[in-house]
Amino acid sequence: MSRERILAVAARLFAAGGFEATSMRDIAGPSGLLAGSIYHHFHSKNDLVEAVYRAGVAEIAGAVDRALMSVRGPWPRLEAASTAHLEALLADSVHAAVMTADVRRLEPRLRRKLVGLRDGYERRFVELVADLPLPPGTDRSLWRLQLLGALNWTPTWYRPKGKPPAAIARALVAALH
Amino acid sequence: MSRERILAVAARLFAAGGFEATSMRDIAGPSGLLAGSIYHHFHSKNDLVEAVYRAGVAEIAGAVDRALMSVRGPWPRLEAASTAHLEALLADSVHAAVMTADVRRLEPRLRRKLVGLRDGYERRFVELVADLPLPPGTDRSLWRLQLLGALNWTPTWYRPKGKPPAAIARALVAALH
DNA sequence: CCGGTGACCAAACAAGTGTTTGGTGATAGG
DNA sequence: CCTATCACCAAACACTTGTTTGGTCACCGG
Repeated sequence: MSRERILAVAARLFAAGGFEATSMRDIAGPSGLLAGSIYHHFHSKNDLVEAVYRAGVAEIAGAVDRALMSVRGPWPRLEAASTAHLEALLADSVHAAVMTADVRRLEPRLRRKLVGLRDGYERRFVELVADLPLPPGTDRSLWRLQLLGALNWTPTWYRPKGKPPAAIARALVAALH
Repeated sequence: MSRERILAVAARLFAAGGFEATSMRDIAGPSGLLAGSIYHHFHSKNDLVEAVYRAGVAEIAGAVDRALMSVRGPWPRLEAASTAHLEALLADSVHAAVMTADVRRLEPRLRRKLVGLRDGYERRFVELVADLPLPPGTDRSLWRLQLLGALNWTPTWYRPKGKPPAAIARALVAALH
């Protein structure tokens, strides 16, 4: 199915260059089609953006949930989730990387929808952080944003020749421990 | 001077929407000119991008250096620098916010120049982290990227009604202490 | 008053944008 | 065999992009 090809290509390009800077022709070429043909699968660019983002969230959420299934204990669970999260973000040829694209310039209705999807996913981390034995008085919301910020920023400096994603994720969690 | 106005407007728009998504006409309007008139001050859009970025780096570097002048002790110094860094990023009507814009899609020569400017600025943090008494075996490079990642990610979730920037920066450093 | 310089406008340029339209060929069901 | 449906192409649409060109106005030194 070429719908899947379009989604995969769009995810990679959106993640690398942002939504506005990626044209329908940029997506169509590597998908083996012309720009107009995309409209047989998605009825606007906004529609495509939403579909890609939805696929990305589903993918990363699935990876995290799978990683959490067999792990017990608050710190190991957070570490497992962070590892799955970062591995999904740094794997190309996958949809999840699109979650690092900037959402601010999109039309408000679409932006709100994407932010809602992302927040739904991140609720997993709210619960993981809630289970942590942190010093009393810790702002757990800020603590979670700090961890997710550090994780989500890695694609800007990550180089495949360095530490593997799992080691990075473990170190980031450990530094906050 | 309207060159300054152009720089200020461009910094704000670049920070909010990225380089590619911001057009010369978007910048010219609020600056009180037409698009073509910008070319009397900068001889291409890439040139303008570089000038804005350079102003942003100079500004945030100045703020950090000023904040460091009177502070002694490795942890207080890191906290002071982080606070100045974050306050510069979150203040609008200033140039520094442009440093959060995504640089990946720019032409390679320009991108390398901007990355070089940013790295020059971040050398301050390399030294600050080198002075810290961290547990032996800590990857100080990753530790610094973790802090800067958490700081640089805040513009994506910051809301003026919440904690002020200085309190956020202090909490982020404290959680790593 | 003259000439020149700097800042800007008005208009156009080719190229690229998202999207629409009408048509083409293959494939499958009755 | 006929018809319908699907996936797609080719071409155009109105508009926006960065940039260039030629001209206009204000100001300033001599």
